[in-house]
Amino acid sequence: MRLTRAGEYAVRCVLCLAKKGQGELVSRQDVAACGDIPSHFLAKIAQQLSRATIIEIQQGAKGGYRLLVPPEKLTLLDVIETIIGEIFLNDCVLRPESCNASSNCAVNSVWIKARTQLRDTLREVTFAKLMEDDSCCIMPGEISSMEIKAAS
Amino acid sequence: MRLTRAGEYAVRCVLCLAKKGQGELVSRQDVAACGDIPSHFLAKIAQQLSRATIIEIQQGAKGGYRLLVPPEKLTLLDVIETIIGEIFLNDCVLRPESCNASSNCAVNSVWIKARTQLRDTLREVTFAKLMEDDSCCIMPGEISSMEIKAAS
DNA sequence: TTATATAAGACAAAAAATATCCGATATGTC
DNA sequence: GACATATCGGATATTTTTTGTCTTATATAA
Repeated sequence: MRLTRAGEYAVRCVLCLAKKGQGELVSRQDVAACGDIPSHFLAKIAQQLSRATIIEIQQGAKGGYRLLVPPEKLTLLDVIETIIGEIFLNDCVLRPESCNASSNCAVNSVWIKARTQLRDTLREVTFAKLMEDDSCCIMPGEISSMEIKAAS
Repeated sequence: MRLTRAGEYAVRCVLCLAKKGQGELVSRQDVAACGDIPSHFLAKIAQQLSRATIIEIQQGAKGGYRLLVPPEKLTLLDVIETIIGEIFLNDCVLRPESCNASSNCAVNSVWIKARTQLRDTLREVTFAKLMEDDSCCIMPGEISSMEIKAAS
């Protein structure tokens, strides 16, 4: 009962893009380095985020990703459910036919409550809010400045 | 992000035992039938519940399981975490070293909040409360009456 | 045209979940 | 005590999910 790594990677990816600035193009390599994400795996995740029109992918030389949605309108829930699908917590809620108990069974109603709470909590948090805290990943800006420092 | 089947089975198992009555012996076959649980898989789960002293296993002919803990003192959280381990939701909370961001990162604190909520919700629900609703599994009592009916 | 970077799907490896099997052990019954 | 029954506890097998990589194709900048 935990978030998959793909879900965590997606959050980090979007956070990196958001920190760079909405609409700004960031190369996959930079995002991968910033979020400590295996580069090829990131490609997979980015495709999903792109299909959900959360990010835009620019192909070709000097390609990369850019955030389409304003960070204040994008929630943790949006990003996570894009990757792992709608959160259900227990099987009965998703597929009532998998359980031969009644659909309004007492256990089930606990899970529905827990699920609603969890989704609400994740929906409350926007990426704008997350960005207020610098501690979540190495910022693209920091990488650039490090590179500049190294180059000079 | 969902409960494992083993976790669901454990809940059903305990619920069946609780409905039969605390301290009452119920054969594995009966519990398996009552909760629609693969019998051999149930054996595994029962061993874990037994190690946690939630149930007691009686070996030998006419053996079976009995509930040790009063249903009003046993929560969903107890049973579920016995089987799937402590709930963490995301990896960072369990293993901070797996993430090179700071431990009080904003994303992390959301997960901690969500985790606490979820665990609290599951801790609020006792099996005594769950038993008030008949709809959760075929009751052992029903099976017995069916068997009696079939035998007569 | 060439070099670079991503697309998209196939493929591989690893991990976790689910399920089953078997020799050992315990218990009730004859 | 011998035997039948039922669980133990570990080993093993199967399936599914997750994670990661590779390859060919395509798009873009210079």
